[in-house]
Amino acid sequence: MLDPQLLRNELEKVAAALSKRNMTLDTSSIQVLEEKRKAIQMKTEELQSLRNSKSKEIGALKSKGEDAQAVMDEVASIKAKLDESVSELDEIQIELNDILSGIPNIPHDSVPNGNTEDDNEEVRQWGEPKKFEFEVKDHVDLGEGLGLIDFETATKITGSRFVVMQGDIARLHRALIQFMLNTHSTEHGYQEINVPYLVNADSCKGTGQLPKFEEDLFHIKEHGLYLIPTAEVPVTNIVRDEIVNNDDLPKKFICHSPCFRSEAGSYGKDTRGMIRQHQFEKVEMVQLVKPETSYDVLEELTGHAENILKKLELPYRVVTLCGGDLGFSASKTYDIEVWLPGQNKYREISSCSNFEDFQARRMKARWRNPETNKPELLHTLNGSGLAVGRTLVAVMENYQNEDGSITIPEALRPYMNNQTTIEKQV
RNA sequence: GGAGAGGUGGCAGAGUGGUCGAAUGCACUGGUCUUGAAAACCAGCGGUCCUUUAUCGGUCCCGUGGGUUCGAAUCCCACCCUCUCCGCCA
Repeated sequence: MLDPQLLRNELEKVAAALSKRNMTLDTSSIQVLEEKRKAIQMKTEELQSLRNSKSKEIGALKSKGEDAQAVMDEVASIKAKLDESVSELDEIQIELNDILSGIPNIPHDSVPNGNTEDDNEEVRQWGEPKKFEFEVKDHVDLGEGLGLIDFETATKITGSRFVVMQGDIARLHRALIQFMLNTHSTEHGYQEINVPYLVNADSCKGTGQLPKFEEDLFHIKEHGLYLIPTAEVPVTNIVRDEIVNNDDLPKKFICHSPCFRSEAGSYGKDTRGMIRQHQFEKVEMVQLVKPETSYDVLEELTGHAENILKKLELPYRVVTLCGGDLGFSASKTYDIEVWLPGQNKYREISSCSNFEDFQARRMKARWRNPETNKPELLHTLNGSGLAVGRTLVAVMENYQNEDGSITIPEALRPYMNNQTTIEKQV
């Protein structure tokens, strides 16, 4: 949520900033509502104040044993006006709130203009895509060739966009999780955390998945709960409705979790393989920080994700998302794209974002600034470190051998009993 | 799933219809004292929104949402959560 003050005082500036996202803000209707709100709120509070003081008078009179009927009649007429005023105010506030909660975050100045992912700006590249001396396979052919990845059975058990992994591929998948968690917690200073995978609606509102993107979530209606689309939701909501102590900042969490996404609207997109699934696993970095540090932290956090790819020796590039491609809650996002030989292109494997105070305002997540001694909004950031399924795909495709076996990256061997290759079992 | 108890400020804990945003203690902040610290003493100390350049002022908040009343932390209803006991269970 944007700062309502900003919308009041600098509406035109906000509208201009949002045009970078390729959206137009209906400023005139906001202005009209806002003026109405102001007038009615002032009137309402005046009436409330009057009612309160008169009621106290009644109390004082009665305690002295005097007759209070005249004042009571007076309050009755105030009350009628007040009720009307309150319901009018409620209506306007709901309307304004709906508008406000539907407005995305303002892009940072450094965010490039543009509408689609083609307009994203490459920041850097790392590593060289390997030249293969043979015809490369994608992870589906590799996995099915090894007999260790099985989409058909997953479809039988559940449906499309699910997968069953077995044997050494399942172990490699698990090894990746351990490797990522260990690296972030021991080398990058994150605290490991384990959280619920079902969350309530308030948590989804806090991080911005609700109310606008309900169709992307799996909803357990009987219990009013949602399957998490990312650990960002439960982890960031740890500080919802909290005032964090200055000494406890920054908070840095690393969390492995499954992620569930309905992928509504992506029919026909990435239908082959493990790239886009309804369920996948991810190791997520979350940081809750003081506002003045958040852009430095974004660089740092992106570096932490890159470090995983460097250790796995997987070529990648980093892009800055353009305004049109930026997520709803983010001010600035770097995507990290890993090289996939099977597709002969770079594909997103991590998304690192600074939300500034956008999520914090929705969540009422604050810290006490020792300089002002007042509660102030935190800044929230998160990034994948990394998407495990896609990392598995990248390892398989980049480390494939001509015979269909897969060499295990050095960094993962300690997690695989020092095994060096994955081969077809005979 | 059954039975009972309970949800008040950072924590503990009082408050059962009026001057209660809320006693008291602890914690915290500032000051006095001290070479320094501790102790003692004095003072301050929730959040929200509106208005305002700012102050002043006002609204709302005692789990959440409704209701009763001139007036609700206090009474009524629903829901949520926590604890104890029983049952079931990884």
